[in-house]
Amino acid sequence: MASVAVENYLKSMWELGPADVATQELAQHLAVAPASATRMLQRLSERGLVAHTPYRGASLTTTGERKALAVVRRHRLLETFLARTLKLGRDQLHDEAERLEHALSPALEAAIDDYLGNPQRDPHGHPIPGPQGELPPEGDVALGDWPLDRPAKVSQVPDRDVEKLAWLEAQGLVPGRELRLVARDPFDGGVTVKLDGKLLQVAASVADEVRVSGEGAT
Amino acid sequence: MASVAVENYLKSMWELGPADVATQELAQHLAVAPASATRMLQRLSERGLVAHTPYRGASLTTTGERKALAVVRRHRLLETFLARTLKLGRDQLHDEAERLEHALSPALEAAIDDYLGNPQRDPHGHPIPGPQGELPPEGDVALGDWPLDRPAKVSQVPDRDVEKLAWLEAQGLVPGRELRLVARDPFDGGVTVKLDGKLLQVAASVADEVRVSGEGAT
DNA sequence: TATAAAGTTTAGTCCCAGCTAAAACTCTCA
DNA sequence: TGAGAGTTTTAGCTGGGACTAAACTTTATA
Repeated sequence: MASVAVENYLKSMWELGPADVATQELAQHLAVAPASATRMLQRLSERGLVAHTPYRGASLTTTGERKALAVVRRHRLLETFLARTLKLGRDQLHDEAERLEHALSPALEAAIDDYLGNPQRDPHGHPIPGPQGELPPEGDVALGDWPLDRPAKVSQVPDRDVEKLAWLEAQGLVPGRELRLVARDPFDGGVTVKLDGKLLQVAASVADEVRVSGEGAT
Repeated sequence: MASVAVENYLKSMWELGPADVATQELAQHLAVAPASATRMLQRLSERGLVAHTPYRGASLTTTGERKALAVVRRHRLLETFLARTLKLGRDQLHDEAERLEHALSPALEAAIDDYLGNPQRDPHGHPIPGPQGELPPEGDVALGDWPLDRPAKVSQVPDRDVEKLAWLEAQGLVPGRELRLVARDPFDGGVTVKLDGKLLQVAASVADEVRVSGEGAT
């Protein structure tokens, strides 16, 4: 089994990918020193999990991506499981799943998947990779990029940023919620949306992390 | 937070205690070399978690025991939670909980305890320490030591030994089951019990690990 | 009670994964 | 185009936790 550290590096690589990831970016994401990231990239490279070009960045190999997706799958299954059973709030899920994802055996993973009825999305709306890492094509788009006046449904909200998440939750902006975009600020990228007849200002930084899709899709 | 290794050493010490534990015994229990156990005992001793007398063995300090019980609590809550939600068999619980117990945050522990309604026993009948490590006094006794002909109720079965557990389960010897001891082999310590009118031979090695109590108790 | 056997600790290594400081590389822009 | 800024890598250390081999205690036995 891969160590916790290795799993975290692979997961970060996947989250920052698929383009080449800079050492510094990776290091920041993991809160380690750049030199530590370099060293680990060299190890992962030896093990065939990443392709690392010195001074140029690194990306996951197919094998590496498969392993990364296995971690993501466990993470998202756990979030869904904890939400379903314990009714944890969306803002608590991420950190808990982050800890547990490295300790989930294949048998338990399967049992949870089964219990949940093979869910396709976690409570943040993120797609759950299949047992072999299959991911459905994403049919959604950032809230800020949605055309004006066309009905949309929230498909994904961020999972890491507890601040934004709490705000979104308070406004009822959760996956499944229907809305309409009524205005876009051309300068800062913020948007105004209409929810149940009420208007709501959404800052650009938040709008960037909320994804929406048309009625039919997702 | 104590590392996984430290938590495992403390838990083993607790399981093997409360008398002084020999280095070799501890090492075997954890599947490490005796020298490794010595080194760790020295560390734990420095940190005030065990009292180690060179060449004589070691035992938990009060602080060490508190930490050990916290791990045991997480373990048993997890077993109960997994059994309740996922309907895992008694024989799968131990290994899964063993992995997860080190990754359970205080918040999640509390949420699980709450969800389960503050259970007092895990699915093997083992008592679950309270949040501060409180353990109820045990009113039970090994099956082999129960007097003949007096009605008894199974209170605890082993959790580690999958073989024995599977056998016990197959015979219906699970916590809560009522039985009567009808004979005891004076030589090997095996016993014969009566379950629902049927007679059943129980080998000494198994009888040693099953605990029973009178009707009222437990 | 001496000595052998059994158990324990010390000494010396190894690997992992982090760190800082210094060196090497790349890129930009004057 | 070449100098400095920024990024990345190398070098060298640290600590955790494992291992083996050798030295040392304790216990058991003759």
